[in-house]
Amino acid sequence: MNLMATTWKMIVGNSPLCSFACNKKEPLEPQRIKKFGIEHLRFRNDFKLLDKIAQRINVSVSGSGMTRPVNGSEMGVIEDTDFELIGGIIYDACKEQGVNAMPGLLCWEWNLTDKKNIVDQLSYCSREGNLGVGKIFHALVIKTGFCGDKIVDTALVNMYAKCGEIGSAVKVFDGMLSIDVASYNCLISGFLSNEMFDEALGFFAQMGVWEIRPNHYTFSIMISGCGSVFAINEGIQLHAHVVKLQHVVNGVVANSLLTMYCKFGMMENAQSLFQSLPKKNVVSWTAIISGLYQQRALEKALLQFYLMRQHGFEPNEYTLTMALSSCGGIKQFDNGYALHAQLVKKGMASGAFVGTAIVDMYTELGQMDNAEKQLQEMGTIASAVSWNALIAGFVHNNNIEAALKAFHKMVLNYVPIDEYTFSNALKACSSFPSLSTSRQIHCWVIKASSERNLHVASSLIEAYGKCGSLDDAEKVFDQISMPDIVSWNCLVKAYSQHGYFEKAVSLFKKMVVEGVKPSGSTFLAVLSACSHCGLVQEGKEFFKSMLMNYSVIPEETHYCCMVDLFSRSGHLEDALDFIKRLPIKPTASIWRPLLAGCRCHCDLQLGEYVANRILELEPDDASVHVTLSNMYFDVGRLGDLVKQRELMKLKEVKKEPGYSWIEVKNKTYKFFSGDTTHPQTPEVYDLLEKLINDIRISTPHTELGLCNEGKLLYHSEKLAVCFGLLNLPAGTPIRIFKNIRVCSDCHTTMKHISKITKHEILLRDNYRFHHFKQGCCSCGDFW
DNA sequence: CTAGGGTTAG
Repeated sequence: MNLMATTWKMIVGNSPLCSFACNKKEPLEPQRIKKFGIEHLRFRNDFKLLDKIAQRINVSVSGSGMTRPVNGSEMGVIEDTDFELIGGIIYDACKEQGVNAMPGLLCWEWNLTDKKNIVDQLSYCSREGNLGVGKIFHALVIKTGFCGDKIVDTALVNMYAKCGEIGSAVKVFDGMLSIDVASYNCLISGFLSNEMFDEALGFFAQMGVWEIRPNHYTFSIMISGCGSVFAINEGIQLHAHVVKLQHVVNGVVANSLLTMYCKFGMMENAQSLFQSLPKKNVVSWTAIISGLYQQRALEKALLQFYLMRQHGFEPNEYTLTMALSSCGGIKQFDNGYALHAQLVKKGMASGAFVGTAIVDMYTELGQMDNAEKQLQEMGTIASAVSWNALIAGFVHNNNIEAALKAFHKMVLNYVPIDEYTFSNALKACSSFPSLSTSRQIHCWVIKASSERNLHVASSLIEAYGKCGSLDDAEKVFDQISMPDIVSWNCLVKAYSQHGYFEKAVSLFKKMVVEGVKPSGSTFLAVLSACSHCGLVQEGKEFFKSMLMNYSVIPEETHYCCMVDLFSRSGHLEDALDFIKRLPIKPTASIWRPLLAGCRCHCDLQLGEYVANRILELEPDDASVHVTLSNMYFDVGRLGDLVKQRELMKLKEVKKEPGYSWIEVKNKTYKFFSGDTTHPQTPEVYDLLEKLINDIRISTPHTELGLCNEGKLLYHSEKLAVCFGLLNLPAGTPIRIFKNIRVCSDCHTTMKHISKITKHEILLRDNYRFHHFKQGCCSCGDFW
């Protein structure tokens, strides 16, 4: 309450809403109402309907005005009317509207002249959003002459407002003879639920003109509206009023304030308000939990959830779902299981929302078996969202094959495919990467007219990029009407990954011209292009301009990229200097490219130094020993080599999710994949050594790259073993070349592979070979 | 006539 207690006086003083009797805002003119895009002609249909009813019961409809007092002659009509017959006709009309099940709504015993009944029916329509039936009842209201009655008219306003026909609501409201706070509330609430905050505020301010005082209903409505549209100033002002008028004691008003602050992300205000509530209920607790959850303060959300239970409040489906998701997000396995168990016990686990949340939790915990099992148990309840969650889970957990299988199964089960599905499936294609599958999905996307979705389009660009089909990627990009930063980044990245430095830069310039501000990812792509093309000077300039010209703060990944840029090009001292000047403490990831550079440029002394820095930070990194042992081999220090090999074998290879499999001579080997810095098991290294004699792999970068750690494996459509792929992003397309000569020293594939036409050739005319020349010239084996 | 609210994608 601190905020309120101290500030409301100040706020109230100059609030435009401060006095309800003072009218600073002009009341809404008809012109203004028209400006909202409101149609006033909707009632025509009702007359038609009314005429239809009238014809059938053979009475004339005398009234033409909608909202005027009932006159004597109309009363006469009512007296003559066979209301049972009208009831029957309404029943038929409802059926014609396709309304079958309206339990308790229409029955013969009703007295249709009973005002309360009609109001009940109208509020039923409001709740259900049933405009068609609502209009029929409006017709009945006119027929029976109830229009003009304040309560009936208010019910009509409410009905139209809730059913989304706000123009008709305004029309009825305007025609009302006397207006009270309830009619205003209905209309304001209608504006807010139709996302017309300004109009709601206008009418709220207008109440004062008629000397109608807003009540606690009004404040609840308005406060909730402020929360939805992020109207912070108005919200705080309303809070001040509420304090002044002592409405806070009302639980509903307090809860709406609480929710509003949660939506604003002002959790401190929300918490203090929450603490001050004398009577908390489930809504109050849910608001706080949901607020924390939305702020991604998952631990706090979970804590709040436990507190809620401690205070004896029974969690419902919603609170349980948020608790579940929180467990997934912060990897709380045990609590996750416990919550799942509770949901099963309560019989909620197979509901669509909760069930999906369970699937999602297990994918976040990396337990894909459980996720799949949960989906199976949901059976036909499983929605597209549930399937999407599963597929996304497989993609995140690097099981691409399973992701595509799940996608296939989803199709077989006639689950409707949506944009999320496309995006996920395409992501799987790019990790594979499989051009043919990407194309198939693209066809599907076109058939479903989903190309306009930015997520889908970006995924397509990425997939084509990863599959090496840059023309397709560009075509997809060109078809986007308003590309956003992500779509731009996808295209820049695609060109960058394939070594098209100039193209990446020209795209970068183009996006700036078109008013899209480059992001961290954009710079990462451009810097990476510089690094792979050996363009040290250009890279340095881009790095400088990041912060200076585009105010993008460099992150660890950018630093890695810069170290890589220096190291690849042999500027090892510059790399070291760069690391030492960093504003952050250098991480292992920042040191690693320098170690690779030392290996490639044969600087053993610096290599040892860097290796020690990495091992200080990540003592279990076996790959450091691999590199060192190779460097000792190069200089003939076999004793040191053996030592490193021993150390390497001693160190446990981390057991992380994300493997690839490779089949060689009917035996399956398991590899870590997806992370180029992951060390493989010693068994894998042995295998790779054997394979090196049979298969040569090339990527767009191997020709340029640092070479021959032989530790990287990518899962392509066929087997792929990569050499020299340090710092290559996961999923970079690779092709397999058989019997290609490589540089005997650094295993760099040689330029003349482009002559081997029967295999797919990745080398392009404008491809740069800076590194290749340096590396292989220095080893003297330049053919 | 009023307050709360969960799951998926670039």
